[in-house]
Amino acid sequence: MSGRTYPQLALDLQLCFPLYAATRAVTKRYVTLLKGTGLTYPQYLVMLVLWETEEPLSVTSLGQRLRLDSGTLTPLLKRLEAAGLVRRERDPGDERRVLVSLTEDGRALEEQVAGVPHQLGASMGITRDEALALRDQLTELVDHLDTAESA
Amino acid sequence: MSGRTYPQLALDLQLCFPLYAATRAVTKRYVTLLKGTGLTYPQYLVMLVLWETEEPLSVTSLGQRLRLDSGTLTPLLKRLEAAGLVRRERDPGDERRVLVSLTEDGRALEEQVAGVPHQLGASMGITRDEALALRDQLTELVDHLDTAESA
DNA sequence: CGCTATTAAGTTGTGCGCAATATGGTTGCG
DNA sequence: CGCAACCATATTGCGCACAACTTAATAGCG
Repeated sequence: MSGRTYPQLALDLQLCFPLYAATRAVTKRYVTLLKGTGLTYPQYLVMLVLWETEEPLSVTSLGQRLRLDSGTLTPLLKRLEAAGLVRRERDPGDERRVLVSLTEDGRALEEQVAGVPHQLGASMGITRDEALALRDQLTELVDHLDTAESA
Repeated sequence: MSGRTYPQLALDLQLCFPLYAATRAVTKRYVTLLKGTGLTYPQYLVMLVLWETEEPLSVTSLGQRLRLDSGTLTPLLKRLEAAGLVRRERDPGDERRVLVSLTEDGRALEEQVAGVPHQLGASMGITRDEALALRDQLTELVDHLDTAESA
């Protein structure tokens, strides 16, 4: 334990591992909270965006909002379509684009998950203000990592 | 935008999405930083644990440390074995257990990644103290979520 | 108008994560 | 000892993530 050659490699000293573990713990919690909707966590995120805009969105717009590419979104959207929650239609004005829109079932699902954010908040054991502060820190982190990555 | 039915579902208000995005941004950064070692980020975490203990570890111990199960670890460890970084041997004293130990190449790799934590820290644009505070907050978050999940 | 560059989505392949299950080894109880 | 719980690991199946590539459509320039 003492005198290791590279102390900076200690798992417990690093930020990356708790971050990774926290994401997985949150995802696991969502499995429980979303049980009954049939949604996975990434599918829930897509639905959040669609509920928010109430407009048909292209795959690319969805991807920009969620930082996901077509390799992830295409099969995910096909599953949402198979579940009857969204429609996927080529944009008549630009046949390259696929517009994703909510079905009636998809729209109706919003009510069923309205309590999820509160339930998750309660599971995290932090106040709303702490959550918002943490959110801001993580958002900044992402911005910095993006910059570093593109440099 | 204004007057939506369930404002608590707004993506930008939620903690979960930046958390999810931050983990993916960190993982992406690791791809760059670990290029040349042939390691993925989860494989790097396994190596961190092995470098730390310097003792053969069972799959279960590794899993407890990293919160991963055999379904994830078994194939990952086989890839590390194929890369010549670890050995996998049945425990002679208990043939149910598989002991994972470092090869010489595996041990030698530690030096090559010694600079990675510092490089990642620089990419995140936060001070060491901020990183440690964030680490503690996330660790607490995980503890709470575990409690909620098992309740 | 015709051709090239660009863009959008889809496809393929690899590696997680994890639930559910299978397989084989060990323990402990009668 | 025999056998029924229990335990450790492995396997299977599904759904992400994402890089690299393909296909099809559009834009823009000469």
